[in-house]
Amino acid sequence: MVSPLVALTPRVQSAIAAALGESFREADPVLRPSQFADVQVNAALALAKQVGMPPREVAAKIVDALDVDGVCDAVEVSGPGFINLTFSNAWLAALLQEVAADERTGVPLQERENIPIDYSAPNVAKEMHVGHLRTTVVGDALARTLEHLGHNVVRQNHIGDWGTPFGMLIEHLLDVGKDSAEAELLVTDPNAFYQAARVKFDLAEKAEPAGSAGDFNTRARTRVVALQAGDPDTLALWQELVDLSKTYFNKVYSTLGITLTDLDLAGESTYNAVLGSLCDELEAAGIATMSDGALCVFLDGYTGREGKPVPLIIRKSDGGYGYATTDLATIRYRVHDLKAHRVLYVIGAPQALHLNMVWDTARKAGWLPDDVVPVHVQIGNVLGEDRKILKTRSGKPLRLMMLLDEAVEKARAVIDEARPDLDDAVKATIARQIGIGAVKYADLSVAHNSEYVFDLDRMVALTGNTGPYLQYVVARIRSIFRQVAMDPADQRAPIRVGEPQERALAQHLLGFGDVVAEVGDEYEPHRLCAYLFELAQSFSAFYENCPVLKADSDDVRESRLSLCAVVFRVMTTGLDLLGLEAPDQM
RNA sequence: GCACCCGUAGCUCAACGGAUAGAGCAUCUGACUACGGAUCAGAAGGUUAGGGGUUCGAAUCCCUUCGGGUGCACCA
Repeated sequence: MVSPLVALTPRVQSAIAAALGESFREADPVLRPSQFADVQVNAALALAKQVGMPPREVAAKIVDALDVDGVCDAVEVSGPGFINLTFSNAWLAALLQEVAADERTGVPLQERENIPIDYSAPNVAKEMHVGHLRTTVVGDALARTLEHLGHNVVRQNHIGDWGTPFGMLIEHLLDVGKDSAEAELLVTDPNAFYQAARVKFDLAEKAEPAGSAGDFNTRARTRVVALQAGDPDTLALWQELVDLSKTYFNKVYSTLGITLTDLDLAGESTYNAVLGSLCDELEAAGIATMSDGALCVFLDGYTGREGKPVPLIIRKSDGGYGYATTDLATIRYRVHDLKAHRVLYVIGAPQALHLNMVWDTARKAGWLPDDVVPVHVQIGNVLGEDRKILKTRSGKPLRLMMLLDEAVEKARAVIDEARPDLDDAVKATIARQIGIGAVKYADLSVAHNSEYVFDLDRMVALTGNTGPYLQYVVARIRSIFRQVAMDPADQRAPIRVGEPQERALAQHLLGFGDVVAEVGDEYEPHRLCAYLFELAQSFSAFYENCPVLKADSDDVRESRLSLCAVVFRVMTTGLDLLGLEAPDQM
């Protein structure tokens, strides 16, 4: 079960070995997709110097030794020394036949690794913003993809459920009562709750004379101390706060179709019990030292303003712990307890410095062996029309649920227009699938580390490189099979490749496995998006030029139905790996 | 000041060191009793921010200038 590129590699390697000598067998044959043929071999150019012959001559020798009987119709040397290969239609058809019969549609099963993936990580009592949306959506796609490639993915939702603000939040919850309308805001509009607490705190803090506006600030501070000391009553209140926020998170996840559950929660508080001993260990090992009353790790190569060394503060001067300490405990846990081979952090790009310091410290402490690779999948900022980080006009973060509702509304408007024949419930389902899919696809289709301009209208557009365009292709294929009253999965007739559009489509389908593997290796879901978009275009061209149900002969009709069935499977699996649903009809 | 990310068509974005830098949107031209036109075919649009270097070959790697973003001691 291999793609043409993979199938061809050993043949080219053999030819290179035969032409230039065994020592070159392991050399990269440099196979690349080509605009002049199906694939081009660039090895001759790369090896010419080592061999001491002109590139074209090297290419000619490789071609002489190349055995591609039954595989290629044409082999020619072109330009400075490119070798252009053109596949035979029969070979393409045979390969595609194998993919069609393969349960995995050509996606390789990789050697199983344990891969914790840190993603989403919203904060308790705070609204998730578009930044969270992006790490959530990208992280989930990577989790799905790596799982599909055969890995043991351990989802780690490192929620912000610990730290200084919780004193203030708990006191506010106590003031309003957990069953109050105010407390309900934690589920419906978390920022409103947070802001209310904040305002009370600031008011009490700035009051003149001190205490004239109540004692909220001092109560909040006392509460933090109680929380860190593990006071049972305080912990119970904290738990209520977390539970309310969990309800909100789960509402968002279920709306978005994210695979995270409560079982994946591994927030900062998880590591609370080990923070003290962790600091002691680092201090005893001489890795951490006291500075200005705080316990810090200073690492080579990290200098900040005015050339001063940048500390990783693991215990504040007031004795409290910040996120450096929890993050250290986290990586130690993921390596030691989860037996991680790779550790993925799908987190905003601004955290790069912090993460690198944490990893370096962990390496120094022996908690992060050299063979375990931590990866920061940097999530770029989401920008507004003004190219500044997306916020509302008043400068506040956007409410995520409102944004999603708006996307669904826009999709609904289009459905109402295009399909007045459908009943309300069906239209509502489709609108949700399209609206949510549009937003997710927009996040996934650009490189994760690039910033991009958020534009809801462009996302829900039904033309162009958008989620809805891909979903539309699936709906069209479903429609074809509805007409013949068949399940695409049962269509197994032999595939023939004749027309140019059939050929292009077949060839594109054969690349699916390679792309999925690439997404897993490089952590770049946008490659799968690009692949699926091109597949959709390729299918549309085929559909336009090659009648399926009205084909000239039964053989051709059956073959084309089989092609449709493979496209359907590749499209639906691909969309599923991205976390997108494909509506039955649109 | 130091570090990281970025600068590609009017706009939004692509391009494992490979030939003439590609898509979508927008613009313009075509194809409609259409297996779902929510489509397809085509045109136009570029000194890849500037300058050096490495290489047979650079948007990609190195150096440098300019421009933008983000971090850099007790929030997470």
